[in-house]
Amino acid sequence: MIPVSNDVFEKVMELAKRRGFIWPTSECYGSVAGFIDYGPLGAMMKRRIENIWREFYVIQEGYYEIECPTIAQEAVFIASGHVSGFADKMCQCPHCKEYLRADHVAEAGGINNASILKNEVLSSALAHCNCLACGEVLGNVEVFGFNLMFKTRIGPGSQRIGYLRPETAQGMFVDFARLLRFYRDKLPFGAVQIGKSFRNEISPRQGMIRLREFTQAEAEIFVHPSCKNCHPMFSRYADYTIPLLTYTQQQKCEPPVLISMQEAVAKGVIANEYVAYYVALTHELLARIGIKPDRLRFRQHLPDERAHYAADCWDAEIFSERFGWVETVGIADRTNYDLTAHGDASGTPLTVFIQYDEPKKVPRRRIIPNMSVLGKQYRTKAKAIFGQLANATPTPSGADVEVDGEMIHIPADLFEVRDEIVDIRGEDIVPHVIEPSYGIDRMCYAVLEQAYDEDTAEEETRVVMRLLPWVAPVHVAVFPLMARDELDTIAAEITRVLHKSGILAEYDDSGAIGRRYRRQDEIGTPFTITVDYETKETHTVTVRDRDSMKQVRIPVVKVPETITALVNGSLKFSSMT
RNA sequence: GCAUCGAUGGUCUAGUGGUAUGACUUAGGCCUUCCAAGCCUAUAGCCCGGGUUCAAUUCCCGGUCGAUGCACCA
Repeated sequence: MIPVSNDVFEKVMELAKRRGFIWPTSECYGSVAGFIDYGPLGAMMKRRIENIWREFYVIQEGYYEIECPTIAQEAVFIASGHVSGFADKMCQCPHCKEYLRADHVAEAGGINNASILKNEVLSSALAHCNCLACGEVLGNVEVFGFNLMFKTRIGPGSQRIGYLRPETAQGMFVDFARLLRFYRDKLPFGAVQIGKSFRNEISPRQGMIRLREFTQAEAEIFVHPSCKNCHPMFSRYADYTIPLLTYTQQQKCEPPVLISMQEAVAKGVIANEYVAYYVALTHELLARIGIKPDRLRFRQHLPDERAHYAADCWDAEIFSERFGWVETVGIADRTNYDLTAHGDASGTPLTVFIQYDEPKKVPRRRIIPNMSVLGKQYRTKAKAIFGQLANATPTPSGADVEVDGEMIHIPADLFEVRDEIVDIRGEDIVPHVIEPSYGIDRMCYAVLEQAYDEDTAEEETRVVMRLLPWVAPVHVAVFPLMARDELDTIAAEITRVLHKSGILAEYDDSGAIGRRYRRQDEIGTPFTITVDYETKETHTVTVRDRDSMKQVRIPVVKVPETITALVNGSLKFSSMT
């Protein structure tokens, strides 16, 4: 197998396809751009990466995972702004047939705020603008919205509109009231979700980097607006130092600077402790799945790049040989935008009642009407008067209230004014949301690309996927040196014992031993156990390390615990020799 | 979506208006006491649809997928 191309992307995707990591979807019908299948090894590796993500967010952070439908009713996305905002206004140049962003053309033609104009208005405004591609005057063009959400109908014959979610986040926002109860009405708390999201990309390319259906792992952390600088576990990452590319540095074309999270928050480089905490956590997580630190950077969104409601946003970018810096994780402070929007639209206040340490003593004037007189005198209007009176400003002669547009004077003897001191025990606040959002597919690609390696062994090119042991789909392979003389039955028995320990072990006795090692190297299996003739004498086997190709001999009875320790990282192969 | 180029076993490829070459891989067998050795055998392919033609993998048109450029990219 001599790879012809020097492009790592092509090499790694060819390997991924051939070995069963990633396949084009529904290939027998010709595939569809923007959709991929994860094959047996890819699905396993993806699941391992997702589980590492869970170790961080669910186990370490204590944010439970929920699972919402991938389809939601239209109201959800109207409130979130996706129905109106997740669409591009486009037009087609009648001369060169180029598709253009209509608002961009208009802005270039001197029309301000083009993106908020109605399609028809924008269309006529464009008539005198020049095509950005061919320069011709556009003339009569139609402006149409291209919404990136997949639209569908819910139920037979129903007019009820649904959309495939473009992000998992909305599910966690609309479940806020339930989540708040689950976490016993206290901030901060978080909910996470790993699942599919859908965007009908105009032109998906670049293999698995831009997909129309992709897996997101998102956390929504709900915090008190005035407690964004008091993350309870901030000390964990306070001294964690990573290279940050702030927006001012980007504007000056300066390189990233190494800075600790504590310092970054203190200097205002990162907006608050929460964002800084998850920037650092993300760095640790990505390193854990095998991203090399020198190919990882954190870039702050430029002020005009981030969503209008976001207070701060940082992208974790991974360097790809093929695609350059690829945004893989976004960590945003979404403020109270989402909860306010859904609270307003749904009529369910998405707020938390925060109790004060001490009830506040607040003077209050209550107006208590004498209803028995009021009722007799004003009859059907009495109830409305009662309501209005509570907000009225009484004078010694009485109070004026407005009912159905009519001013009514209520004499002072029909109500009692009582000034009292009341206890205000707390207030309703809308929490702010800190959102780390991970593109799992991009992480998978980056892991594959960075793991791909070729070295020379026995004057042959050896293709090795240097996947970390806890990410590799197959943990260990078990080989009998020869498929005879009981070596095969011993090896099969060892495989069985490993399976009982929850280890994914693959037995293989076909062909020459060297070929079997190469096969496992190519799919990234970190360790190999070989049963040889000495096994029958001494009850020991060799453990071979994929990266060094070195072997050490251990007792058969120690195989499960040794492999378990090697795979979870608590034992290093280099320390066994 | 537009433009240009491309698509032959699992992979890499040769080639052709009369259904196809070689290598590697895979499977079975022989051999083999630790890194893709050797021998025998087998499996497996012209992206899809339409047109021209007696005959299309080959020529033409359309589509799909991929690469590149444009455009797009919460």
